[in-house]
Amino acid sequence: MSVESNSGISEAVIRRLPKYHRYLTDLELMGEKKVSSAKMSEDLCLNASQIRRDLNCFGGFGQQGYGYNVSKLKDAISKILHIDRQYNVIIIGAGNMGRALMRYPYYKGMGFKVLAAFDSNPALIGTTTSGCEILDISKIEKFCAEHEVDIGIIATPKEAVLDVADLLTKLGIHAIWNFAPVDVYERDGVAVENVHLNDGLYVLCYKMNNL
Amino acid sequence: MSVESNSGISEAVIRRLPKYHRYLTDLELMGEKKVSSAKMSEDLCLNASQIRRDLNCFGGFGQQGYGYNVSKLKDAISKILHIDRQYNVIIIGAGNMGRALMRYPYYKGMGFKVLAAFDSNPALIGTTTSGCEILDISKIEKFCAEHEVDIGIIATPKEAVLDVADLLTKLGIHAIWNFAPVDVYERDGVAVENVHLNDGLYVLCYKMNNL
DNA sequence: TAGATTGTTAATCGATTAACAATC
DNA sequence: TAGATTGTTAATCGATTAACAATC
Repeated sequence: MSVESNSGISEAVIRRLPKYHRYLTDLELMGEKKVSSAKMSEDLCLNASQIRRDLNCFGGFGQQGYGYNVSKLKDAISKILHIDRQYNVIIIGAGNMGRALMRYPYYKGMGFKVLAAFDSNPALIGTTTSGCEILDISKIEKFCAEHEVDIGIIATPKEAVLDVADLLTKLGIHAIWNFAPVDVYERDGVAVENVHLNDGLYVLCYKMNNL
Repeated sequence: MSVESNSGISEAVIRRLPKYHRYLTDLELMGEKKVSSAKMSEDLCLNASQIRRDLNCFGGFGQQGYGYNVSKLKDAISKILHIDRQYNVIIIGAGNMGRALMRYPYYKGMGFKVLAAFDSNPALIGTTTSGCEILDISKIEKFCAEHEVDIGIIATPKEAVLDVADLLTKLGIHAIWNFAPVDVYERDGVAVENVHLNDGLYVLCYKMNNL
């Protein structure tokens, strides 16, 4: 519940939407036309009441006695998540992680387009990965003035993260997807998602020793 | 709250521990000897009561009137998470994601050792990334018999995920870190962490449009 | 001792689940 | 109409926060 959040929807609900979306995409691909909350509950290991309640946060997508229309529900969730349009992305930091994200295939088909990556390492500048060039970080300001960049992915060493986040904010980017192992907190009008892969790995270690 | 979980600690608490650990590691590096829950609260944007309560789930690490000893608390959390020992890791699927995970630098210094990767693509088999060989998937059974493998990372296309998870379970691996966009559910004595990068990206899209 | 800060109980808040009336 | 399944309210459960006594 960020300070600026204007919707009354809890983050827990929002974080389940992509899972519904993934599931409905699969169902659609398998040719299924309808689905009930009971079936979703079974397949997704979630309580059926919770699913109906989640969906009803955004309106009545179902039909009593029938269930939900797979395609319509999927499209509705796409709209709620705002993944029904294209986003322009840049990547800051073109080390292992940054270059992996340049190649990341899950963007494909969805509306995420990596325009360029930026780094300060002369050995990387000018090279191309997955058809996308690595530019000198000093060019970022001009680049952002000339392109409508929506999302900045941070994949720098952690020492640089705060400066990069400030820079992206200044350049008017709307969202930060941060892969460095430091938390970036929400600022001004910039949305932030922190991905801490190591944290998940540590939780896995805990789990495997506490089954 | 998995069925088999024998500790009474909630998952919400466990998921905050890596954050504490990261923070304490930084403090230690900066030469700080002690820290109070009030300072942690400010730096981590968490409620101080919550922090004290979290830590007290595992014993009294603090001292009234003083606070917490940084190094001792960090070591205690390492023990709780069981990240105070080495884990042997294999990666199944050596595509973009798999190879990126072979190079992933955050293992370094921590006790995670990638022994090998496995794939079925002849073009990849026999090649080496970051000093680690990509082997034919048919060799995995023999490999696991000869090595004590703790963690299996799944980075295959989603069609293969269920079979791979079953295989890893059969081979006696203790934990699965799944990067494919399908959920693997906890099974037998195998701990599972699903990483769905795209889900986070979708949530980011939601957030940036609902600030 | 006085001040600081933990450990822990009690109060609050929010999220999940159950139940059922509405309705297709 | 009867059966099915949603939408929604009420009940439960768990997590967070506040408060303060314990104690270093």
